[in-house]
Amino acid sequence: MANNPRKKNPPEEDSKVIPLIKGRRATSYDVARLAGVSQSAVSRCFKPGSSISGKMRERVMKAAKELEYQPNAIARGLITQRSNLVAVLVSGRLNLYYPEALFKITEELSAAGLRALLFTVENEEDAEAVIEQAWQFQVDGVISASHMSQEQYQLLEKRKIPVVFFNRYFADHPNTVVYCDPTEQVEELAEKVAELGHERAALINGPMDNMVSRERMKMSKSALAKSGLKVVAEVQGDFSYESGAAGLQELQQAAEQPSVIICINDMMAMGCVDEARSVLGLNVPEDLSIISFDGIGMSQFSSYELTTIRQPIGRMSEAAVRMITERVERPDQSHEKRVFEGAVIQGGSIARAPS
Amino acid sequence: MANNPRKKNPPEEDSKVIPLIKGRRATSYDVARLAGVSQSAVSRCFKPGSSISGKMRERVMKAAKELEYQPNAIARGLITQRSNLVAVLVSGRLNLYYPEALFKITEELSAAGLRALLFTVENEEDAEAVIEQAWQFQVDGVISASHMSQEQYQLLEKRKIPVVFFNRYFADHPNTVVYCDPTEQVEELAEKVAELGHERAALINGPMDNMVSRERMKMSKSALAKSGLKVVAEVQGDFSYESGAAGLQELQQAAEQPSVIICINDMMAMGCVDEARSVLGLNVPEDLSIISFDGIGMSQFSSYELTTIRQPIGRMSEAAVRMITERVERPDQSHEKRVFEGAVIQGGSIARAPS
DNA sequence: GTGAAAGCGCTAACAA
DNA sequence: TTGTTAGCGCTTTCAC
Repeated sequence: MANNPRKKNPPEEDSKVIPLIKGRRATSYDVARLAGVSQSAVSRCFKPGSSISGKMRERVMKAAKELEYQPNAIARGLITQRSNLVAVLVSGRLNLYYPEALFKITEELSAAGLRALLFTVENEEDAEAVIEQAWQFQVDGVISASHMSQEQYQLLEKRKIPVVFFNRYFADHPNTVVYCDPTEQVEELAEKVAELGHERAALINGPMDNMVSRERMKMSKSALAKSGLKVVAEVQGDFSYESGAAGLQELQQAAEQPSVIICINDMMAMGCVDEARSVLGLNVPEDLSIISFDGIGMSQFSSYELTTIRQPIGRMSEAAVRMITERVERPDQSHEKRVFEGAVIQGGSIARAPS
Repeated sequence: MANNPRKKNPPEEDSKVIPLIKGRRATSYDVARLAGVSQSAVSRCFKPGSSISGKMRERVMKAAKELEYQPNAIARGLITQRSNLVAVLVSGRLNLYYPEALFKITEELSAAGLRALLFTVENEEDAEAVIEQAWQFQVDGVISASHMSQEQYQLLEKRKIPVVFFNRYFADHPNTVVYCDPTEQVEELAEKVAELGHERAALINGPMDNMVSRERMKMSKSALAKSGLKVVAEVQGDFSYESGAAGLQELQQAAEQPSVIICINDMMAMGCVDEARSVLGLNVPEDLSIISFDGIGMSQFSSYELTTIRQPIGRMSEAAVRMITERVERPDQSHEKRVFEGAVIQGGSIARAPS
């Protein structure tokens, strides 16, 4: 490299000292040379909390501005062993219905001086590859809102990469989690529909390999039982609008017909409502009551106004980012699980049971 | 650093050669030492297309596997001047209604060996900060689906960072763009509503600082004029459901009432439909026809079934990624603009004009 | 085909 | 407070 600006005092002197080679971006050496100080002085100017005189700072900053110098985060990461990168794992399929969390997380990370390296993972092989990628890029941490097997998690743990799970966790393994527990709210709603005279309920479940889905199903069943409702049928969907509609159709086959349906997420509930109204000719909620989970924005559009249980996505995202930064600072800190309550949205999708 | 594994043949010999220091991640030196080869041999094994013997590769790979070695992408980026990072700029506000593109882009980038560094930008200051961040992280390119001023773009250009604009561009400046042009489809629909006997139309516009919004507005007006429809009123929204509903309310004040409304995006159209039905007691499409743009998944839910113009988001995302990789390879290549046609979705939100 | 050595741009320990 | 120096982990000539 003939033009290496690094060599100190080359014999040929200035002839070689080109301030800024065509198109090359300025380095701290360029700034140091222009300001007539050492390179480390430049470095210190860009590190908050370094001891540096006002005069020096001024000189350096002037030169830096002139050369449009910005420290190279990649090089910094190499030496500090901190990339300031956090891998955010989302499932496209799921997050299509739930983008709020992703954007909130990205913003919060940004505010904490971290960048979001986005990965989509749809299945276990994806997760495998994504984890290797994240590892190669030396991410400081992982926020996982997608599928991840226990082996995969343990791999990350072994590699000392902090992981925060968003709305999922491993029950039999210590892990750091932010989670929404709508148990109380389901019970509240189950009691309410019981009071409204409902006796037979059905469930439209989500994918069984999804923890949120399984949990919601479980708590729904026990809440229904507690309030004396009978579960007359149960079908499975995949979180999508279409599968909600299909689920309702499938329920038509049941021996006993439910007067209230619990859908494991809003999107399926919307499919269910639409199918009931436009295909089966039923009125919701007069002929059929529907309850769901999530509280996404759309669920409150006038066409739906679902009675649903909202997750405090904003607070959860905030918590996830706070937890990841904490674990990055202190990796050996003990695990923590932050559980947020849900909140009932009193929509208009439940009513007195038809007689 | 006492345990630096790099020093060749230290006087004290093996005593110092710890295979893998507790918790330290393996480097190419560790692998080289274990395999009994040079460090550069290891490097070559992980660079496709390097000349290396099968025997060597095997030995190295065995050692690498044993140490769970994966090359450090940060260090590689430092030396190769290629971070393999692409900044993806989205507007949370907008993309909340349009997450498909983001996920598709991320996936495509991934397939091309690039990682998405996600940034949300809501306003011009955000853009400023985000561009500096992207620059610090040495991104190889930028895909911008959010606001960016011409000055900001020129800054990136000056810094030789390739930019691909997604659904926006600067008319008076060469730039690389993927874009959807629904002009023909608007004209087709305008003609259709004219045939259906409509004479008075209104517009619910998006934000005026948004190019897509302005373009759609312009082409809608000219299409309406071409088909002989009169624009009786025009109000402004912000792309949101609520603003669509509010827009319809505002239109009620107009001297002449429209029989057809063009909404600049689906989300506002949905707000409009709901407001018409549930507040004004109008039937859509019998009393009021509605046309919109985007063709998002939700627009086809049975409650809405909008007649809208779809953007081929999948193909556009693919194109954007292809274009950014090309520009990263050959930065001096001339600019290109890829324009995709829209496609009319024959929904159920237009009908014969009420008499 | 393989190894030695230089150096990407930065931080941090140390010396002055 | 400032400068000197030694690397972070990798790729890439350049000899052999």
